[in-house]
Amino acid sequence: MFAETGTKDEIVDRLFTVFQKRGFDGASLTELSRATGLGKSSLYHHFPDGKAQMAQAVLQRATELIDTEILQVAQMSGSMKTRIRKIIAMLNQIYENGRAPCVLAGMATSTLVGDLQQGLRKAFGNWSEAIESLAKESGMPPVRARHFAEDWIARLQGALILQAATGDAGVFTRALNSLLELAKEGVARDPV
Amino acid sequence: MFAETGTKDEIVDRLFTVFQKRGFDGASLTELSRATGLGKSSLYHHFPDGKAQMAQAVLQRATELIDTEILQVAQMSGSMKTRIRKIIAMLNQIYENGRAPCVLAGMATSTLVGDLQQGLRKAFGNWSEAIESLAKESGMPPVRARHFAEDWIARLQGALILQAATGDAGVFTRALNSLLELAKEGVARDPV
DNA sequence: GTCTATAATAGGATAGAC
DNA sequence: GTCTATCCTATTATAGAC
Repeated sequence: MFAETGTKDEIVDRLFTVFQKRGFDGASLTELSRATGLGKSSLYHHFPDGKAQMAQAVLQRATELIDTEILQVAQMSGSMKTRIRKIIAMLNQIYENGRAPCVLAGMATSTLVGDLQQGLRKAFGNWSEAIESLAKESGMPPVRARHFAEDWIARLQGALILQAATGDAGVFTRALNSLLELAKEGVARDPV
Repeated sequence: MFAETGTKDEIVDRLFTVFQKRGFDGASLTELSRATGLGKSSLYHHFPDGKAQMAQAVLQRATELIDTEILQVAQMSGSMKTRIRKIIAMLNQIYENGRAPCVLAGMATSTLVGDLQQGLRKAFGNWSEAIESLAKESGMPPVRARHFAEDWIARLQGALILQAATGDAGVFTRALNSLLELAKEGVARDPV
């Protein structure tokens, strides 16, 4: 899941953690410099357009992660329940049981959204498609599956905010586990 | 809902809009100054502890709004459906159909959470209690009602993030309207 | 490709007059 | 209670040596 040491990928991974914890506005070059072990000038060598470009690289990395750890797992062989559990475990790890913010949310609420928006859209779009594919497999019709995916991601994102504000991990855990609803019989049935 | 012109309450209302749109880290004194029509020194006259104190005043205002526009409405006379519709309309207005971020979320993802955290906790706590009271009235047992409230608020918060990232208003609208589930018959029944 | 040094600016905050 | 002017620091970014 993580990159080799010394590579550019590793630099991006380190930037990732800073943007995740601080958000776009809160992340300073000083902290990005410390986290990577590179001087500011070296960072500008790799990312001539500065912080915005670093953030975009991080967004690409986030999209990669979504593709490999969620979409690909969703399309693996094995029972639906098993695959969903695997996705839940991965998200639980990435978000440190809800204690770590989402890097996407930290970018979405930034001042520079304009430049980053297409990266954000792709990240959330891929994520949504991954969950949507699971929902369809469970028998949901297309529109309902798409809504389910978006709604579930929203719930997860909001849970991270609530936990950041209140400290209570319950909301996040419930949100994560609610994905298992897809593995239940009859979930695709229309409401009575 | 809004304060008289020239009062301190109106200053806070104007600060509110800046923190809502920019978040804590993104809000600069320059912009807060412009929004209020006061010089920086005048702002410091009203808020000697600076930006953090301004943010705290805004959080108090947000809590007031939650109490008067959600909790009080929830406890009004009238049918459950009517009261819920009123709450939905108010939130739809505050969040400009999902196009405006939540000021609470913009504080939760900030660097100075330490000082503001108790204010945030209270705001979300009151909000949750308001929704919880509705859920209980609909027949849900206490724990389930609390979970319903937290989960619904999380979903709404996440929907705002998704809409900020993707531009799609559907998630937010669905999240808002899902509160109407409480007005349906049999919602308190245990799942089959 | 990384460093030291240095700009140039924006940010938060204060002094003191009115 | 508001203003102008100023301060100090952090921040983003660049120049140029190695």
